[in-house]
Amino acid sequence: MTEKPETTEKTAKTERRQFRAIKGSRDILPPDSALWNWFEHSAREVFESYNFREIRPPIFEETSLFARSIGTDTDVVAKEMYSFEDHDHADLARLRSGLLLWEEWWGAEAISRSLGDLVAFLAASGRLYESGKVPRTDDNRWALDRLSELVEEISPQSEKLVEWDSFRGSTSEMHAARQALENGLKNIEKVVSDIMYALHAVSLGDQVTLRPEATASVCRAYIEHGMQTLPGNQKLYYVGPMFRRERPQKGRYRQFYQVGAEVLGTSDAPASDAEVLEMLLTFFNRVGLTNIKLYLNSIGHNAENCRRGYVELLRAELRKVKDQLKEDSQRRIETNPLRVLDSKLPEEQPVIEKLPRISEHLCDACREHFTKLKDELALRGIGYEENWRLVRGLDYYTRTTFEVTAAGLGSQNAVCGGGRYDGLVELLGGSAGLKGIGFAIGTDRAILSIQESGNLPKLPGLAVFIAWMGAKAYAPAVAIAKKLRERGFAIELPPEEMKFRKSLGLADKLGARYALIIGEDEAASGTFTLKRLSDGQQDKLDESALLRRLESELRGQDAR
RNA sequence: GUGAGCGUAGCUCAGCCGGUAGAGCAUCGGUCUGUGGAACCGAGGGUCGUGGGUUCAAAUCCCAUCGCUCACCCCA
Repeated sequence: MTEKPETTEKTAKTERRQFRAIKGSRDILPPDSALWNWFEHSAREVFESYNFREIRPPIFEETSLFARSIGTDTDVVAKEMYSFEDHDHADLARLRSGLLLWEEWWGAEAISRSLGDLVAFLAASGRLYESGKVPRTDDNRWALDRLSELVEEISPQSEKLVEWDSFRGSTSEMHAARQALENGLKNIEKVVSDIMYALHAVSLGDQVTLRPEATASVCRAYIEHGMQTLPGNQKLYYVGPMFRRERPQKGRYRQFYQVGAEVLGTSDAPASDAEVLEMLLTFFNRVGLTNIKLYLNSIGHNAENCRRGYVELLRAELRKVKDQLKEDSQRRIETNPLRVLDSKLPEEQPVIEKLPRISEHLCDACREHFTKLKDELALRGIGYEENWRLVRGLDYYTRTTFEVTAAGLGSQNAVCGGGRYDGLVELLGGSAGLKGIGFAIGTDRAILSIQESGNLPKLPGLAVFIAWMGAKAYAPAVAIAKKLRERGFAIELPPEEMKFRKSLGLADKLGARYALIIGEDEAASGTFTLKRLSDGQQDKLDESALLRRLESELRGQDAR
């Protein structure tokens, strides 16, 4: 018996560690993945029937695109988005990370070593800045200049410190030196903290972000490719994952999926809004999303005679009833009064109900737009509930706002949000006068709701399991499998011979519709025995009869 | 960022007055070499989330930590 050295055991332990999906991300496994594909495929079909066409923007963009469209302070941007610096200066980045740990490596020797690193970092990044390989932004210019200043400042101090460190003198000399050191240290502490600040400000590459939503990307692409010169409004849809670094919850993930659509162009006809809503509800209906509710509102536009005036009025009214509100709402009176209307707290409801409503403060044009939209919805037989408390926080949102909620979702029960954003394209650098409306459906939540309701589609699974036995049956089995697959049937062909009983058992467990039996008999006569697994009915068929039978029984069985 | 609940086999869970880790389902094999879903028999699968403490002895008691879930915050 030999004893394993401890290090080996440790290594083995680390290597055996379980990897798991990152918090807030998950695997969509079969059979659920089929449901997802069906859901997204249905969206494509419905949207394309309204002449929407797919756009596939990249999954990451310049951080500032989102920062601008989301409009929140940079702190929230940094906390809730997945951002990183995109560069190929790994060596410099390592140097910088080391330097940012500086404070923990306090001491004369450490300072002098770090100073060496800092000088090296400064020289290298300065060169890259000059050649443009590090972004030539004002921020970078400032940070690099500041760093050189600080190096100038700290160098002599550092030399003194190192001298003192190796000093071997008398006690009185020692005392004086220590005094000098302490004075020097105070100064150095400040300089080091300034260095940290400047180091943080250096960006070695572009800041990029995993998209938290797709509307900004769609608008960016629209502008970048001059799509306003294409005939008519552009009607675009997208399907794919989004990323937000939030605390996971029921129906809320860090990597989540959306299906969305946008209409961009010069026209803001109410009929466009109505068409978008009709399309959305048609889709929900198609996928069997029951118990849904469409909430509708108009938030006017950002002008003194419209929303801005209303917000001021609302704030004034809220201040009057401030003491009847809880802390969160009190804070929002100043930061974002419209958000107070969102409050779910039961004790605040009576107060909120008495607040002025935006519908009474819309300008004439916005009021008319909303009226016409409601006429259009009536024309299309679309039911909705007007909800004056449904709002959006950002300036570029205009007029139509809507949300769809579904059953079975817990506190995050919105499956779709959308509305008009006539100010966004211009905000992102496009020409003025370009309007937009769109929505985004939360796929995770929509599917969760469908699953909870039990209203699941019958999706085609395995069509035929080929139960072959005996060496002579193998060749015909391979051949017929290929033919059936070419015709689009899902076929399972066991790679090894199985006992016949097992074979049928496996066919059953795999959920096959049919077992195709090929044994010595069939191989000899060139026939196949097709057994329907639901009732055990079976027939001996030749190839063409087999194909005909499967075509007629399995074809055209749509999900819903 | 805040709060609560929960971590034992692939899944659902039992065991928790400390004393050799269990069941059902699932998987694999057998009964059963041309007819599936059943039954019976058997097998594999766990450092009881992780680390530390108390103890002769810890899945069980104590502490810490990590993870999951839900809600708050936020919601583009």
